[in-house]
Amino acid sequence: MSATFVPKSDFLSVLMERGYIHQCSDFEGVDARAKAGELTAYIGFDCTASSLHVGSLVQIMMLRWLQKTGGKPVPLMGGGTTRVGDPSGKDESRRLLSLDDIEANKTSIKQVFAKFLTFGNGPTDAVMPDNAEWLTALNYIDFLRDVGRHFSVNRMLSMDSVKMRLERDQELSFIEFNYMCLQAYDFVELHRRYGCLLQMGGSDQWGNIVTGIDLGRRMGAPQLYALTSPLLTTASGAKMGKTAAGAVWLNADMLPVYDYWQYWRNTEDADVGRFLKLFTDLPMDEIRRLEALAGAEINEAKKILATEATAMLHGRAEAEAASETARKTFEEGALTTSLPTVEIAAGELAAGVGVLNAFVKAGLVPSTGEARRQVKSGGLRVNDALVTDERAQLTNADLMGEGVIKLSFGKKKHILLAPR
RNA sequence: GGGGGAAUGUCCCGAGCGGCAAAGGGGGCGGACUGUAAAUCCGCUGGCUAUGCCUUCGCAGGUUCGAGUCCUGCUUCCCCCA
Repeated sequence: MSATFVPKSDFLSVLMERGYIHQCSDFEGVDARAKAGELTAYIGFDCTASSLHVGSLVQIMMLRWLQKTGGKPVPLMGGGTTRVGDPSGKDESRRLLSLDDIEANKTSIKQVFAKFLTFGNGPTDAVMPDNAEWLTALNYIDFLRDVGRHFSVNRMLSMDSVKMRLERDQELSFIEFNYMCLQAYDFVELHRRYGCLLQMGGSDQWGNIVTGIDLGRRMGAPQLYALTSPLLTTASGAKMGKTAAGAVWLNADMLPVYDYWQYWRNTEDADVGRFLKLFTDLPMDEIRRLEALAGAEINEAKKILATEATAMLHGRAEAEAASETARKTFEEGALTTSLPTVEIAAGELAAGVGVLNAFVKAGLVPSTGEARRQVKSGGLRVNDALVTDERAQLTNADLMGEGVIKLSFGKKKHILLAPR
C-alpha cells in the first residue's frame, strides 16, 4: 500500500483505517470512483455449504462499508462454478452438489447477507446475482472465440498459483486452469449488468481478480479495479473461524447465538483491537479507547466485541441475552435457562441414564470413550459437581429447581438437559 | 509404452525384525496457573452394552496358529527412460 496516499472518499478512508486492505490495483482510481458516488463492487462467494462462516466475514463487512459509504454492493453467488465443483481445493473428492442443494444453500446464505446489507432496487441497494445465470448459458465455441482469445497462456503460466503447481510437478487439471477464465468473465459480465467496476476478495484472489481486469480491458470495458483484504489469522497463527467443534457458522440454526458470542469473547488479547475494527461498526475513537485497556481490563473490550459482533448478525436483543447468559454463568456461576438446551425423553431419564451417555447425547463429547477419558482428567461436571464415577446414573433426582440438569465440559462449554 | 518408488490411526506429518490398538511429532481436547487471554507445565488423543468384545495400516484375494509387515492381482499418486 502506498504510504503517502491519503484517500478522499469515505469508502477508502474507512477501509484503510480499519485494516481491510491488503492490496489495491489503483488507490487513486478507486478513490475517485468512490468519491464520485455509487461505486459498484462485487465479491464472489461459494455456495457449497448452507451457511457461510466467520472466514467470510471480512468480505461481508467490506460490502457493508461500501453500502454505508454510498456504494452498491454485489455479493455474487458461485452457483455456476459450484455446479462444476471448484477444483482449487487439494482433494478432487469433493462431491458435486445437486441443483436443489445449491438453491437451498443460496436461500440460506442470503438470509445472512440480509442482516448486513440492504437489498432492493435502489441505486445503492444490494443485489445478489448467481453466476449460473450466465455461465450455464455459455456455448463452448462462442466462449473460446469471444473470451478465450483474450487470454494469454504465456501469462497464465506465469501466475503464481499456476507457477507453483508446475514447479512442484503437481497436477493442474484443465478445468482448474480454466477456473480463472470463468472468474474473470464474471467480472466483465457484472460490469455489463450492473456497471460493476471493482472486485474485492481475500488476498489469495488477487491473481484471479487482476486477470478479470485484464479481460475487461481487452473486451472493451472501462478500467476495472481490484482490492484485496489480508488473509486473517489469529495472533497465534491459527486460521480464523475453525474451532474444535467445527466451523464458526453464521446461520443460527448451525451455531447457537450463545456459541457465536462465546467465539468472540474468547478472542486473544493481541487480536482485540484488530477485530473491533474489522468486525464491529463502533467508531474509531471508541475502539482506540478499548484496545488501550491493559491487563484484565481488556476483558471488558472482549465483551463489547462479542456483543457488537453478535448484534450485527443476530440482532441486539439476542446478543444482549447471550451476554447476560454468559455473565450469569461465568461471573455468578448461576444456572440460567438460556444456555443451549438439549432435550431427553422423560421416561428415559426416569429410568436412569449413564453420565457418559448423557454427555454424548448432549453433544459435548463425541463418544463414551472420550467421556470416560474426560472423567479421568476431571473435565466433566454435572450441576457444577465434578464427575468422579463414570458409572454414575442421572435420574429425576438430579433435576435442579428449574427442571433441568446442567452438564459442563471444561470450563466454558455448558448444556442444559431437559426432560420432555 | 518400459523401469523404479509410494499409499499407515477418517485432522496432518510420519516410524513400524510375522505376535500391533501400532513409536514419534504437529494440531486438537482436558487439567494446573490466570483474566472465559497468551505463554508455561501435566495428562489424554479407535469404538462399545467394557477386567472383555469389535473395527482400523489404498482395494481384493492368498500363505501362516498368527499379516501393517510375506506372496498375487487391482486402484491411485510420484520419479526416471521413450
